[in-house]
Amino acid sequence: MKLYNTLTRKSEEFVPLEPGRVKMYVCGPTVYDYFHIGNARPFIVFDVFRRYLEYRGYRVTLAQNITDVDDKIINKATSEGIAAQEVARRYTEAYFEDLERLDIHRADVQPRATETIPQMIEFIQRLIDKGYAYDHDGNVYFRVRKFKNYGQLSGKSVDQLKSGARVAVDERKEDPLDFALWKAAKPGEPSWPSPWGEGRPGWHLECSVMATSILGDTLDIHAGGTDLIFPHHENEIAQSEAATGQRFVRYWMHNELLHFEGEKMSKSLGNFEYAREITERYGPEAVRYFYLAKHYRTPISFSHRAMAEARRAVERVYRLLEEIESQAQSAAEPELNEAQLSERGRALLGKLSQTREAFISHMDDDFNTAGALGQLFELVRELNLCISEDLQPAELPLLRAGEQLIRELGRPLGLFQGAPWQEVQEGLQGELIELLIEVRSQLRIKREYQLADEIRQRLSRLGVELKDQDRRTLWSYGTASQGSDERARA
RNA sequence: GGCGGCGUAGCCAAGUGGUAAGGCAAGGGUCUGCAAAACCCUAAUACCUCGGUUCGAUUCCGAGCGCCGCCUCCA
Repeated sequence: MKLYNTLTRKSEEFVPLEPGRVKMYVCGPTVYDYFHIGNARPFIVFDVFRRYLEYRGYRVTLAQNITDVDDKIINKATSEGIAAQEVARRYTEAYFEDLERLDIHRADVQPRATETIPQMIEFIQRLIDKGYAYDHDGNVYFRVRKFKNYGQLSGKSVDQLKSGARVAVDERKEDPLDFALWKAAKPGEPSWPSPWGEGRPGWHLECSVMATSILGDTLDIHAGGTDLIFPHHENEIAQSEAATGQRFVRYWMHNELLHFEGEKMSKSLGNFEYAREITERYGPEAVRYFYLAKHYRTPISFSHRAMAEARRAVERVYRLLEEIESQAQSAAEPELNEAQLSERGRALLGKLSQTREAFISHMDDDFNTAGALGQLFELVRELNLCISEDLQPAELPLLRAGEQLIRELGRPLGLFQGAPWQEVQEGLQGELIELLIEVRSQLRIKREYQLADEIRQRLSRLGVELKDQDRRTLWSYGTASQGSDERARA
């Protein structure tokens, strides 16, 4: 398996420190607002990477931070006139809700900054003891120039940075490049006691401490958006390696950003859409497909049109699954007998075994999800072809095998795991809809089409779409207009 | 200015030293009481420009143009 390593700017063979085990860290949210659809990208793609590693037999331990003390949280609290802790609590909860809606698996360990303060203080003390940090009036800074490899990840040199001169001059720092490990408390801010006085941790520090205290001094994979490379990840390397004397991360992975109207989507630019709203509108699988149909290291442009296209693409697969289950229901399933297969059947058999292989080889190549999805869709076309041309009973097991393969390969992607059609819904509303459908079916049998059509139209106006298939009628909530993607959500 | 990335058909997007997956859209057909949907087929003479290496480059090298990111909080 190959991974592109930001540190070396090359694709490298992936060899975890400990055979069969992967220690992985993905930068988590600062909980001051709902995350936007661009923020969702690393969460989704690295969720897929994690699942794929598991699919390939690795035991993965994933850690992710929750930054629940920070300037932005404090600002939000001030502007809303509530406690910073309340802001953090509210958006931490929202974060987990949004993950769940997007079907992103939770990390194995999810530390909060505020619960890791003692380890942070200990970490800072170690840096001071080693001469890598200094205290000035209750602020503790990291001595960037003392760390000789500074700039390795981002390809910058300290002299370059100095001449860039965009670093604010701060009299308390020995050098403008130094960054804060511990910030002295200002009145009214959340703070904790420390050897340097009341204060709170700096942002870069949190990740290092949480990562190393959970996963050990050396991580296999550390992931996040490209905009974190500098200074955040650069600083993490410096302080971690200075403190532990060990290599901090073996493989750095960075996703490119989401663009909107020609620029990166970002909170500060104000050109964003909340992930929860997009998920609600297009369905979680459309969002996943949207991201996975591109390589994670290229920028993507967001548009509602692209989201709608993604939803259609996902639906194409579900329609096939639906059709296969319907075929399988209607006939007893014979065992696979290769001798009885038509030419088409034999071709399909070959396609099945080839698809898994090609899928894996794409995914093994720096997680080429776009190529892998292409393979899946080729299989979809072959299966459709097989169904649309006179289906032979001997080929039914092949369709079943195709369905299973789509579900198997979809699993690491977090796609195509849902029920193919709307299950009988619990609750009065679902049952009433089922009842109307049943009445309408009776009418159709009696050829009372006028009334049957009336029911369909009236339901449509209420946001319930019906589709007549061979023997049954499928329904969903408003996929026709702009409603949610029921099938993808099932 | 420094560092990094990108430029493939109408749109989106893989990939390859020997004329190039897939998705969406479009056109044609099949199916259906009707609707909607679905399925199949189809092409388009798709690889930013200019040089170079090569028997041969979209794929390698160089230059240029354009777009984007980082250099400040940011996924």
